[in-house]
Amino acid sequence: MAGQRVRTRFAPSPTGYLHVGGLRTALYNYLFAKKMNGDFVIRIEDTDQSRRVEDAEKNLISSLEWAGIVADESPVRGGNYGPYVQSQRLSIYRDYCMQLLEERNAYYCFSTAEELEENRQLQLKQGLQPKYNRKWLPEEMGGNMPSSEVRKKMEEGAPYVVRMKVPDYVSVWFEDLIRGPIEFDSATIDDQVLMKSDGFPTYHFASVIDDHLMEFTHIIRGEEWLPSMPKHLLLYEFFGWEPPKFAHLPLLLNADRSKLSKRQGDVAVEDYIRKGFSSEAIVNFVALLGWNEGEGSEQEVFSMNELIQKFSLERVGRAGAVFNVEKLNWLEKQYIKTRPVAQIVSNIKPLLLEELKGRPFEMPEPLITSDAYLGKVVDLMRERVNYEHEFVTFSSYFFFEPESYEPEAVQKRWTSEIPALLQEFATVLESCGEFTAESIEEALKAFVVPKGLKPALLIHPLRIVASGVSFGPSLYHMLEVLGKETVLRRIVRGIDRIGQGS
RNA sequence: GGCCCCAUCGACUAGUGGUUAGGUCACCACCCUUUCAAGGUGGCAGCACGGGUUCGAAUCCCGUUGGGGUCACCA
Repeated sequence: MAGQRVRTRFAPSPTGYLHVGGLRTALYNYLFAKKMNGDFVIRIEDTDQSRRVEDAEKNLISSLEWAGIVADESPVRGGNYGPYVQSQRLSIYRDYCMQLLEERNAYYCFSTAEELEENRQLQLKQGLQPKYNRKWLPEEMGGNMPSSEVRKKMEEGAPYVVRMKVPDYVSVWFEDLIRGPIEFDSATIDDQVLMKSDGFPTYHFASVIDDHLMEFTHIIRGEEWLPSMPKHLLLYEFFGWEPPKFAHLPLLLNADRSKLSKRQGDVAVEDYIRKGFSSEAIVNFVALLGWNEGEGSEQEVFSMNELIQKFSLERVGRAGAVFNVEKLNWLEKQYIKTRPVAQIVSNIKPLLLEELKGRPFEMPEPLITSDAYLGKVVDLMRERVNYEHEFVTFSSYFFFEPESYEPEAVQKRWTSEIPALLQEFATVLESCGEFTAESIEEALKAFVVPKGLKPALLIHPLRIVASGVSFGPSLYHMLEVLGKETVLRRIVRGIDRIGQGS
């Protein structure tokens, strides 16, 4: 075992989209593997055909790759331990099941679902733990069922499942990498179904076999799996396999501290992508939900490479963490503030092109779609925007004429003297040689001061006619970027449309 | 209910016997300022409780309380 190459896995079932909790589990597996120079593997656990969702596998993998989590081995990539889809490994499970049967660590069970349910209700009524009553445990394994009965049912072709025989009164013990020693009493463990009546294995059976055959060294998964550890450990024991190391991650929580679920907000990674969050922010945020660098570190922003470098299971906490979006919002802004201009420009351009198709605009298209122009918009807006798409949607006046003028702003800033003043100032601007922030500022001050007026008197109305809203970047810089022609046009139109004010 | 896990500001957390219990988000105030942001400064706010152990406990032990997970032919 020592010196062995580290191998970890993320093993989702293809029943829907990628859950943010799943993303974190995958991320920790990935970070740990990469940190240790090992392999990260994706395996698809599709042993429940009834819950199979079309395209889920593809979505899962593409969401992970969006986040920058790329597997070394997976159904699409292949590898030396395949197939990586459990439904393609059925014969393997069948063989190992036979072995358990022969060694009397498992037995056939012909109880019907109705029978089981009846039994459950009865036990519940008696105040007992609902547990399989071992009706079909054969005599030679310490039960009451004669083997002739089992044979008879078999010959009839009756549907059956295979259950593991949990030994009585043994205690099962293991050392969790995050939680330390944990002990279970076998008396509380049910005779878990291993093979279902449709010939598919259950999760417990398939994952133990695959985890062994695929030679994973560390199983990093959610805390919800802790209670089924003894079953898994027993299976390793039956087969005489050395179990891998286990690390059970704390849960991601809702605001009320229950297990993170839909109904109380978005849980799908896709939801956050749609809202406009970047993979850097999501990965950064989710990494910090349960892990921290420790040792007095005050770093909050981590790149994937830094995470790989700094990650360790020892620094993973034990208590659940509330998935609180406020900090995610802040992180997103941090990334927008520091992302290279060229990258943002190339990210937002397709969105802008799309917008331009559906809305009338008057500024020259080659200009407003140029990298130079977009770069200026980004510089002006990057500290005022929450998501990249807001460069287009939140500050649309850089591309489209204002459709309306914020009533509160007009009410506050548009006095009866403004139209004439703006009219006059427009002629000043028109004769302006250079149309730069500096020259505009100079011109405005030179215009206003002799009249005994304050710059603000004109600044606000100018902003309103130019952008339609009361907030935004530095007025002078904004006007410079918009350009003389556009600014003059908007002044005239603004005066016309707002009129004498209220 | 049985079993298992967990417990530091509202949230994420640092802290591994001696600290004025630190940082970040959010919130509040002030500064900067043409607006909105960004930024700066300051502030509010926490060791669930009770017993031990110890000269000394957020830190170690036990218990209580609280929260969560899990008890399927789902994963």
